[in-house]
Amino acid sequence: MSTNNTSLHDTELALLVDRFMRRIHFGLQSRAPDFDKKSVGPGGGFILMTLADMGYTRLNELTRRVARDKSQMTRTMHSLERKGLVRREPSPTDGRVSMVSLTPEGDVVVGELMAAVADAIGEILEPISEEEKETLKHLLRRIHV
Amino acid sequence: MSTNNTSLHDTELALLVDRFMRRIHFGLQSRAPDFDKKSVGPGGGFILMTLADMGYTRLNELTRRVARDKSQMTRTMHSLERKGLVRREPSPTDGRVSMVSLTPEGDVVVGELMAAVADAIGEILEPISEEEKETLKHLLRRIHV
DNA sequence: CGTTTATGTTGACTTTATCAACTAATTAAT
DNA sequence: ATTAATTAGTTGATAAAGTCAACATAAACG
Repeated sequence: MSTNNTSLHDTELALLVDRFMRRIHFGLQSRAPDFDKKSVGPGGGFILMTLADMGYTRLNELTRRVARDKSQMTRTMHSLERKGLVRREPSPTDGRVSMVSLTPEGDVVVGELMAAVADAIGEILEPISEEEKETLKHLLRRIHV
Repeated sequence: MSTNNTSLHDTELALLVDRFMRRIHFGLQSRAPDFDKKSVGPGGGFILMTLADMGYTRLNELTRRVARDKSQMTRTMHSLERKGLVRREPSPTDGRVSMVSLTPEGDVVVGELMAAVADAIGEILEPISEEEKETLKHLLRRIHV
């Protein structure tokens, strides 16, 4: 019911992306025993890496970025905090928000995570060239505003 | 530990894809009450659409394509079969495999699903042009062998 | 043959997701 | 200023997905 006149066949994109994502998960999972010593799981892992990218942020912004439900987010962050990977503190300027960031230990974990992800995704992306990877990344970045 | 010398920063791709996927799910979900009358959910929905694309196939091929666990697949397909959306029959040539296909009713559902997905994804892809959508699709297709 | 591999099913279990209700802090409105 | 409406975050209950090992059966392979 929205305004655009999108052609039906863009549906394929959703399928392709879904497939891509699932392949990444599979790849990560088979490697998990090697790197996921803190057992943050794929859920926690992606959040950690995104947080690494964002630095010191408000929790709600992180939540929006990773596109998860707030309640999920609360729980995951608590779990990560208990594991000492994430620090959270109340915002001084806004009493509602909590500011979140990685601990040094979290930084280490992110390093391991990234290595594993890069390895897994490298395998998947093998059929395309470096330039193509770049354009792919470029396009996806542009999608997310 | 695999052979490629992938640069770490390809990790970003995983994050971007994950984010993309989650946005699609959100978009679909808000629309779900309108179109998911059979309540196949996002899980069942993607499988149905993939099956529509493949036509008459072996279950294990469908399983590989949608990149899900076999056990998951068994259950989802049973559920879809109970709803009359999918037909399955033993392969005449190989006693182990079951051949699966959409029922006419499943076809109708897929139509509705695709409309909803196209609508949702259209909204998300708004920031990029038609040509860019094409290259995106092209690249993703190439990734999956 | 016997052994191995592939397909599919089941069971038990963990992880994620969903959704509504609720507190507290902030902003907007009159 | 005081009330009303938003926004951030938490909690609880429940449902949906994913994971993993064990199993039955049917091919394939030596």
